[in-house]
Amino acid sequence: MSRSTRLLDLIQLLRTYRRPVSGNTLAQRLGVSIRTLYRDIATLQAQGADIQGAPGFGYVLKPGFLMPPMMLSEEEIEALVLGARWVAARTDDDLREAAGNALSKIAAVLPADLRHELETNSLLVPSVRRPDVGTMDLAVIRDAIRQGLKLDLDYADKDGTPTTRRIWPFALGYLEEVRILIGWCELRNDFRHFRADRINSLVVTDVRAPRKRHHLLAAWRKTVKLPHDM
Amino acid sequence: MSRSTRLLDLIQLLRTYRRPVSGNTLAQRLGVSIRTLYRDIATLQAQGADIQGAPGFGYVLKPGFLMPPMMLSEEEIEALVLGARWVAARTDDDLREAAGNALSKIAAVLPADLRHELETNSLLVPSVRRPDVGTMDLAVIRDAIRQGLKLDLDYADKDGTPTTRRIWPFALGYLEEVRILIGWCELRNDFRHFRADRINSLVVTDVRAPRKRHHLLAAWRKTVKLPHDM
DNA sequence: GGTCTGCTGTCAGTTTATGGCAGCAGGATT
DNA sequence: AATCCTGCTGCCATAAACTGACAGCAGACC
Repeated sequence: MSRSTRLLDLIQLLRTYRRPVSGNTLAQRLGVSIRTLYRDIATLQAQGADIQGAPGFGYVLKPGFLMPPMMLSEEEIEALVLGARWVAARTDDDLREAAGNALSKIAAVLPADLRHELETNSLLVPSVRRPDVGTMDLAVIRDAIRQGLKLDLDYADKDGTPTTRRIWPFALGYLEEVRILIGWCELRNDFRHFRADRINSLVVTDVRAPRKRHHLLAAWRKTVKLPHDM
Repeated sequence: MSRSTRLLDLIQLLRTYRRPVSGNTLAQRLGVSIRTLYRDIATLQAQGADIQGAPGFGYVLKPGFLMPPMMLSEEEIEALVLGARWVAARTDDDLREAAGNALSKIAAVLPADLRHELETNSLLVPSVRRPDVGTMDLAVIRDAIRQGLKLDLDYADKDGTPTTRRIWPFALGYLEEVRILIGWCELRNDFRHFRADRINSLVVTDVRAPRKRHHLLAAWRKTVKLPHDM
């Protein structure tokens, strides 16, 4: 048996146990040495499996590694597909791919008739390539936001004057014509938003923002009065 | 990347395609030679994946492969949430509610950390109420499309001239300013599209369209050259 | 016939997997 | 305290596999 099939078998094996299992038991049932089993466990953990092991206990697989079957209504499927299509048509390559992957994963856990509904859905969003939204790699920014890391920004304001500042990013706004990075600006000591197409360059620091992003988001929502509430 | 993770990636990649994909494309996307890809396909087939390949065609993964997909990634969740927010901001009340319900159902099957990711996601879409998209209840149209029922349309063309016609609706296009109903018009005996805000009134008949909507959609895609391909 | 595609064989170089051994650490039991 | 069970890591030599390149065959389509 190849290693890749054994890893799948190991997942299935772990799912059948509710109580902790010793590594020795698992190794025997897979026909492999205890040393190899430890390596397999490490591999699965590296791939996202939430396997908890404790000395004296054994291993338990927390649910959530694999997608469980799901039920959605036809209209909910339509809403998801339409939204995913908008993302695919109007954002960037990374998000487009992520949207496609998400839909296919959801499709895989849907019953057959609903999967067909998802695949033949006929709500369309025209795809327009906009050359003017800038080449800034938003995936980097999204990642910094998720991790709560500060950014060093080289930015040009609306007059073209360049400034350098450190900000705590916490949100991205997808408007029709532009993308806006919203953050706490250490230069101005206030909330500021930055058009992505005016960011000249950007460095992700390894400094963690002291506050969580959703706290900053909540505070920002209160202070800012936009014509479009986001 | 190790082979076992690549095999999982390959399955996910195949899931995202509905049409046949060439082995060359898959090999490139996995960053591996074509020879290795053939071996990977063979390995997956040996493990039970129903991958069909035909000379001159490419590969298709038939649904129902025993292995459920892995959990959604953070970026996939972001894509879904962003899409749902666009739907909530830019469509109608029914779809908005459906999008919210879909997200909460997805949240219910996510492990705690990913659920938190979904709930505190900070990709925003501004909500603008547009008064000019018409008051037509698109939920009725979507339902007719799903069920494959014909519509009797009281429509005003761009000169304002009213016409009455029976159409087979099969798609809805969500453009930025307008929504477009796409159907086969029995009056003109051809594909036609109708701006939702110019539909004066509409009656859902109990006449079933003889062809499936995705067949009509596919035929329409071939014949129509739009500035925005949908 | 030409082209695109799937598919197989072979082979050498490289990488990875494997098991055994030793050792450390944490909790439970005695 | 002592002991046992367990998780976990480092090291190493051997064995297994993976990989890319090349060559070639076959089916479908134009």
